Amino acid sequence: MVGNNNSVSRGNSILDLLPEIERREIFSLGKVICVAAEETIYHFGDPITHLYFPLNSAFSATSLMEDGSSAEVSLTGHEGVIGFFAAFNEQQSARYWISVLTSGEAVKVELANIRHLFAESKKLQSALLASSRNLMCQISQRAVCNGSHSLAERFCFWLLLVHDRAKTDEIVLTHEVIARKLGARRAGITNIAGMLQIAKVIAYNRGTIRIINRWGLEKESCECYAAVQNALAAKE
Amino acid sequence: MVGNNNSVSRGNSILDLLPEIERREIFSLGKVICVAAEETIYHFGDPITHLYFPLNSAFSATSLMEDGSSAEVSLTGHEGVIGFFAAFNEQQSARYWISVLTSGEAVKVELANIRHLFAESKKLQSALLASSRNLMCQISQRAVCNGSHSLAERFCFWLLLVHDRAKTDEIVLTHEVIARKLGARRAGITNIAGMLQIAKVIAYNRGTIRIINRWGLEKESCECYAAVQNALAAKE
DNA sequence: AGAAAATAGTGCGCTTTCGTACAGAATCAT
DNA sequence: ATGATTCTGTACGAAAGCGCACTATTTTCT
Repeated sequence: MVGNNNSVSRGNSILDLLPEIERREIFSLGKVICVAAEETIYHFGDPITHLYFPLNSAFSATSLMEDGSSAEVSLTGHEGVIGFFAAFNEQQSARYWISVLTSGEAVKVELANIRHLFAESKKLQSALLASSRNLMCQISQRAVCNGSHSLAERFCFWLLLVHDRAKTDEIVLTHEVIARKLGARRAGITNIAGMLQIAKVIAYNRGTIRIINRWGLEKESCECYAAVQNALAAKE
Repeated sequence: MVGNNNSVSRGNSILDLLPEIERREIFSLGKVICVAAEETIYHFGDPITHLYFPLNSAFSATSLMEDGSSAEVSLTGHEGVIGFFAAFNEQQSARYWISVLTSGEAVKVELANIRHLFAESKKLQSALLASSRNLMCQISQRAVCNGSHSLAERFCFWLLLVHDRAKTDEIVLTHEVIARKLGARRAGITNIAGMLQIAKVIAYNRGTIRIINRWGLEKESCECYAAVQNALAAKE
């Protein structure tokens, strides 16, 4: 493999689509950081100053509602980037609360430093566009899912999304956190997780979920996961 | 007003942001058509060959599910365009069923004819980008809404979206159609519509809804409508 | 004019999910 | 160690919304 040293090509799909020289430039202008679960990246309304290209971390965009409830809008991992719209448009602000769902690494780059690249690089533009199309597809499907499918199906759909992005079978997540992302009760999640554990699809223990039977999870999920995957595949 | 003849500037926000000359070019390359309610623009998977810039019509992107149920993903009117992603990327296909929700006029342009404009015109690019950001915001909020809010709130939110795009107080819509868009039962819609009619917020009669008290509708809606409106306003 | 279709009103039992609450177990802090 | 906190299990009544079915109008078709 060419140029596969450990400062490049660690797994973000957008960066991986770039020519070696551009990818190197982004890595040198930014830096690889570790992000910790629950860490806030942007509060609602914050100006977007940095982009984050997740490697094995997953970022959550969550709506915090007036009554204190919350619901996740989207999940971004190695297939996407945080801050897409700000890349092309000055002075964008965050529309939702952006936080880290599962810890890991990401490439953090100050927008001002790489804005010239967005204007110049066709490859980067089209990679960003593809990823935003993809994100829109995820959000669309979640809109459908939230409106039409059972909590158990939604749970499985969501867990599959997380699993893909965390790149590990051991995912650090409490029922409480999951509930807040799915806009459901903690007790409701406990019930469903319990059933899935009995079915030997997952196992969990005080804040850690282990995916035992990925195929089973896909079977218990609604068609939404497949729809999102199809869109991802079609993109390439 | 300059150039305000009746072949241009009839109300699509994207077109209206363009320099006169470019807007004229789009109008001359395409044509203003009338679209009728229920008309299919694209089936799932169809290649996107034309763009539609709605004027006073509204287009619906709807997910048709395996079990025969359906749910609307997004609503596009004068503030947006149908076919955004295909503008920048060859050979895109429709991810959802695109149909006309409320009849009216739209500017229809063959993609191949105007692709050069997308590459050249910075104004057009940024207008399209802004509208896609806006659309993503609508879809995001609908994801939240579908997951967290009551059918009555969702109904009001949705009707406000339709009202803005149809640009008239008399909207041709049966309970059945609304139910399919909201992913609910027809009878459920009848109940809610009945209550809103008693409250003199709307009136309806065999397939036509009249908005009587717009303010009342906003009050009965959840915070989702305001969130979408804020995003629209922030865009400018 | 008469039949057929479309639209809306209503009722009932059922399922899912919620809100809330309490308790046991594991982990953490000091 | 031990007290506090976090995480999970469980229960129960209430509410929203569903599936289904039947009816009454109004409109359309022939």
